[in-house]
Amino acid sequence: MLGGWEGFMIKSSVEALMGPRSLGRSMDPATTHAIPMRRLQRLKYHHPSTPPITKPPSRSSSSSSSPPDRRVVIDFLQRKRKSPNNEQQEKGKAQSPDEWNDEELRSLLSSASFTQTHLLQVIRALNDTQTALRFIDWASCHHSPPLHGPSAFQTLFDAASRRLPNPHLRLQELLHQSRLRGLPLTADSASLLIHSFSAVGWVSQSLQILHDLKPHLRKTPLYNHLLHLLFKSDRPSDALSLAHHMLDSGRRPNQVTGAILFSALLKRSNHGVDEDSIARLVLELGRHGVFPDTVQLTQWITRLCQNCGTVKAWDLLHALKDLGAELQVPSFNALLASLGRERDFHRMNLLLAEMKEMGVEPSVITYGILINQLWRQEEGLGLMGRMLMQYNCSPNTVTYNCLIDGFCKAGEIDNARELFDGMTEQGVPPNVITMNTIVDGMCKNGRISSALQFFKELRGKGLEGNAVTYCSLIGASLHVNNVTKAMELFEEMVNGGISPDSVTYFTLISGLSQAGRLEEASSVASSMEEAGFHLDVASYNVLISGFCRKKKFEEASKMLKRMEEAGVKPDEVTYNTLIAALCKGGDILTANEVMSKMIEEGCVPSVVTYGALIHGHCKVGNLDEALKLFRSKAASGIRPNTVIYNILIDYLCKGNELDTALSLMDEMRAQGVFPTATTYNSLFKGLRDRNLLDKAYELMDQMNEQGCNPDYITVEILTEWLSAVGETTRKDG
DNA sequence: TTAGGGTTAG
Repeated sequence: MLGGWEGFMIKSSVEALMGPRSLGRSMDPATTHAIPMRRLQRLKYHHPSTPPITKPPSRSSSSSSSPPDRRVVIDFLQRKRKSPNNEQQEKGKAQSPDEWNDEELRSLLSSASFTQTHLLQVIRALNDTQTALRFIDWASCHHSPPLHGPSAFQTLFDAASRRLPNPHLRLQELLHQSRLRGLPLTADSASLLIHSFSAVGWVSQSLQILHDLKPHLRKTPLYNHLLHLLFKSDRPSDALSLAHHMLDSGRRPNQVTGAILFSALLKRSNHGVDEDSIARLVLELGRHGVFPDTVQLTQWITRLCQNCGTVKAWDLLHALKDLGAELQVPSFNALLASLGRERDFHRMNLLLAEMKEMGVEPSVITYGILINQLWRQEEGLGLMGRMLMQYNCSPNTVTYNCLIDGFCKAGEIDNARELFDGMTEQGVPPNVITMNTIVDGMCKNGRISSALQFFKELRGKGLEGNAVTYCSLIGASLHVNNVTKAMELFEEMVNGGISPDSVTYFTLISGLSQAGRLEEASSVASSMEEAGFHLDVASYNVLISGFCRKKKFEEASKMLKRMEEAGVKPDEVTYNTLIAALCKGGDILTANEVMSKMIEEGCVPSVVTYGALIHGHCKVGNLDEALKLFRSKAASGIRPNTVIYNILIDYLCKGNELDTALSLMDEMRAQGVFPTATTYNSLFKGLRDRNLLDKAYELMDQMNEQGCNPDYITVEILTEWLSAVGETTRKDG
């Protein structure tokens, strides 16, 4: 059993002892000490294992149904209470129960018509706890058959629970009296006490009642009440332990148990409750035929997938299926979506087959998930066709959006556009997401004017753009350095009443910085702050890097200060940017100081940091130092990447160390790092300077074999060089 | 179940 009921109970009892201070105070000191312990032990209480002779009276039992004897006894006892003897007690002197050892009363009680029921009615009617307690003790000794103590106390508990204010304090005191007499609680008493204690938040005391109760009296509703209380008191782990204890001790859960556990466990994101324990509980409840409903199960599967991957969710769903739970499409959809995200097509197919076997019909959402996960769009189209034909299940806007997005991501803009026209023909209305998907697809494929045209077209048909639409268009314009267009779009957006969000701001700041338009970038940053957004570390980094590229180090440093003042801590990227800027200026000393600061601040220098430093050494002509750093970092396990190899190869070529450069390229390949056009360009330049044509041909072949495309620089170097030596074409083309 | 941005070294 997980969590440990024992430990839990020990903790609870400790809390009960240490609990609210008011507990320590007795309700009425005279009552508590009225009967010495020795006397209590002599009292002949009816043995609890025998069932009560009669059921305790309900509150509704009217006096008209009572025999006259009852009235006589009450009158007698009340008379006694007003007698001079009682005055002694009021002065603090304990009154002995023997004072009731009175012939008159004894004969009243031994009348044949005076039953246990009447005794309990008397207790209730006494309307004074102190007198009632003394009467109970007295009657337990003198009445025959003996008074059933637990029932008598139940009557007292019942009466006390109705007396305001603070019934819980009275009950606590009565419980103390009951415990002093060694009486076990009846199931009804326990229920009443738990309800009263839990109403005032006495969690441990409530749990203690359950603990004290004989196991066969710990009924499911009591557990349910306590489970609810524990969740309400933000103790989900204890609730889980209690639930496990309930099940381990053979108590059957009911639908209420399920409702409490399922909804509470789903509400909490994960407060110290581990998923395995919950999953075991869900299965255990399932064994008793208590299952979560479809909504709960679906939420639960989604959460399991997010937190633990699909395997546990898969197992849970199948275990519930084996237990006979009625599973519905949404639960399957949740699992299918996660399997799709993990690209586990095998299990997706298995699950679909199972759905078919179980007669669970796929929904539009199922198809949306399937289409969204398909790489090849023909399959998506085929599936959509089958949806229409086989299942009479029409694709909706989302289905089309997923397909259109697939075409766009595959660069098939024309197909995307065709599908868009197709959906309109089919009467499926495109929404703003459809529009944005196509607009962005066009932008990403370099077709900005088509995107603008398409946007205009749809606006004419009443489909309005939003921040996402403008963000795609602005980002694409900046990407091709069309700052004017980007700013124009931004203005149009704001004038059109569309508020830019943080993504739009970042796109602008980043694009403007990269375009070297730092003044505009800074002013957008200010607008962003005025609009109530905070610049994040990435925004500051692009600004700092922009200033550094422009060699505006003072501005960069001002931005760094602004960043720190805003409480945004420089990160690894910030430090790398600064180190690179210093290295570019040849100031390796300061660059190393910044790196020390970086380490002090808890950032770990990476391959990017060392790349910048290696570049710095090269820049100041210290190739040896550069190679030394390169070797030491490679030895310490930092894998050099393309950029680092390219820097070194470039400077080796420039420094007339062509052989070292060529062997470094071999090493690069051996390390599984592929040379790029930049690598080849450096080498071609080096070879050209020494007119090593054959080696150049060799490299051209390698480049070709490797599938590395020459860029415009490659073309420029080679055409100039080869035409100069009179060979513009090669024999094998 | 669907749409936009994530910075640093060549």
